[in-house]
Amino acid sequence: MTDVRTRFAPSPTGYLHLGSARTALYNWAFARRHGGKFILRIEDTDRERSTRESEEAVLEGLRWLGLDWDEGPFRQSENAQRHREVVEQLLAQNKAYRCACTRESLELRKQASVDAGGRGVYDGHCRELDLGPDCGPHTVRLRLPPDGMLGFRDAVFGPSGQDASQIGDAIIQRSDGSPLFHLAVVVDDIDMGISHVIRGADHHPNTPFQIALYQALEVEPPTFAHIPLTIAESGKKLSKRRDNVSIQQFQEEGYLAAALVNWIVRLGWSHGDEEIFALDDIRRLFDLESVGRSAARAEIAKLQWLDQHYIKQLSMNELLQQARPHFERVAERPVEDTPELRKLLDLLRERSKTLVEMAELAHWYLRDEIEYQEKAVKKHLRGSALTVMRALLERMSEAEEWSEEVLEGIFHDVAAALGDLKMGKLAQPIRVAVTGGHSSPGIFETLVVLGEKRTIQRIGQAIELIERRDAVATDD
RNA sequence: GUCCCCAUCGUCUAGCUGGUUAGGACACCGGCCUUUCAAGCCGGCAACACGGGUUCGAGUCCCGUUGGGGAUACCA
Repeated sequence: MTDVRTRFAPSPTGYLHLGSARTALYNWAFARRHGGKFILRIEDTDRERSTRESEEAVLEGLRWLGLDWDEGPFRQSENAQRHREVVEQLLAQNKAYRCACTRESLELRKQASVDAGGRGVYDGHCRELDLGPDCGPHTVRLRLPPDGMLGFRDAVFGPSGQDASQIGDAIIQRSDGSPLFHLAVVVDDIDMGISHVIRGADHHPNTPFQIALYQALEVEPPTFAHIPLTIAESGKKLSKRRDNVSIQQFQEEGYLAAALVNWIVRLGWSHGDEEIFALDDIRRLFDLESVGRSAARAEIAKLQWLDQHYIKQLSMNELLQQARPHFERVAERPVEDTPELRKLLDLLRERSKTLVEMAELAHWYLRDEIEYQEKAVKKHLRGSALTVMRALLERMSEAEEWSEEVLEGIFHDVAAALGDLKMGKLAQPIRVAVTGGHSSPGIFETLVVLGEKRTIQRIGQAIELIERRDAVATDD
């Protein structure tokens, strides 16, 4: 395969869509795998939605995922002149013709055709009229070959195509002189020397018309590869209302780019039994042959598993850097890089599916005021725990060193002194006193991370809480 | 309506040219570990949509049915 050139052609919608991201990834991977070029082209012909900001958001999403491009970003709007020239050329060659049908008459005739059980394609009203440029408001239509298959071999779906009669002479230029999608795409792809068009399967049905355009322009079509659409976990079409479809939102929810990339690459592509694919693996292994043909559901559980996998793999410095913004959001203030924080990060990476979850699990470290969970308090901070808590507090206050070993010694001594108590009898009340909840990393590790001062203060506070509550209870 | 496409565990999938106890991963369930929650380890549940063919033999090939998706714009 010589001179592979792929492209990603998003319309700037203000965010990078999950499905688009996968298309971009496949294009990028294919180009990288074959030592080709990956080109970015913004399809901004819809001027309404196309702002600089929404364009930047799409680029930002690509950068975050780690998908670098070799050329561009180009903007389709920059090629307007060229598009017009091509239409003129087609007109001069009689491969296209002007159509003066009004929208109303078009709609009427289409409806009549459908009612009669037909396809509702353009009926060729102006096809042989040979209308000149002075025919009033008009569009330009491509003159399709009268019959014959507009076929192509799709790299994913295999032999594809439709008979020209099933398609009809579609419009390639609006009455205001602007080009339509099909024309713009084909011309731009030709000009950019695109060798492989890898795009969503929603384009599969309108590829035959584009084949006709390539034929009219006497250019060999590129290889097409239509990748099946991804659908929501519900089994329905991905909807921006119901589903999370924005890459940026996944980022905000605490997912790592590596996890997201791994997740989407496996949605419709596989490599034997392997599940873990970093960008480097993908650029080495990706192939069109192993892309499936059926739509894949995007199940979040798999993403979460992958995310935890990658969180566990991160180096401490990377983890710190990635987790920090989320930690600071919970802390509502800057979070200092300390040995305790690093230790906590290591403890929490085993228990977090996302960085957001990790930050939530760290709330007792990040905030001065802890939130007591009602159930946990009710179960563990009861009168019967007072003896244990007081004994532990006393011994902790005298501790000459604040380490896991020393704390473990204290706990064992107290357990033995109070009648060979089970460790749970001591650990759980302390855990609730110190974190507010009934789950956390190992109790000694938790206390070391929290520090002596805060530990003692919180246990004291919990003891007071129990005493005050029980006093009220006996008053009744 | 009309055209086109798709169809293996709940989910993502393996399954190369027909011969497998239909494999893996996630999820789920159980066990071990254990001061809690996780993680880890071990084990389990679970699929060829249905009906016809072709064949000695079909998840693999053909047809139909059903189900799902897409396309039918002077959107992209």
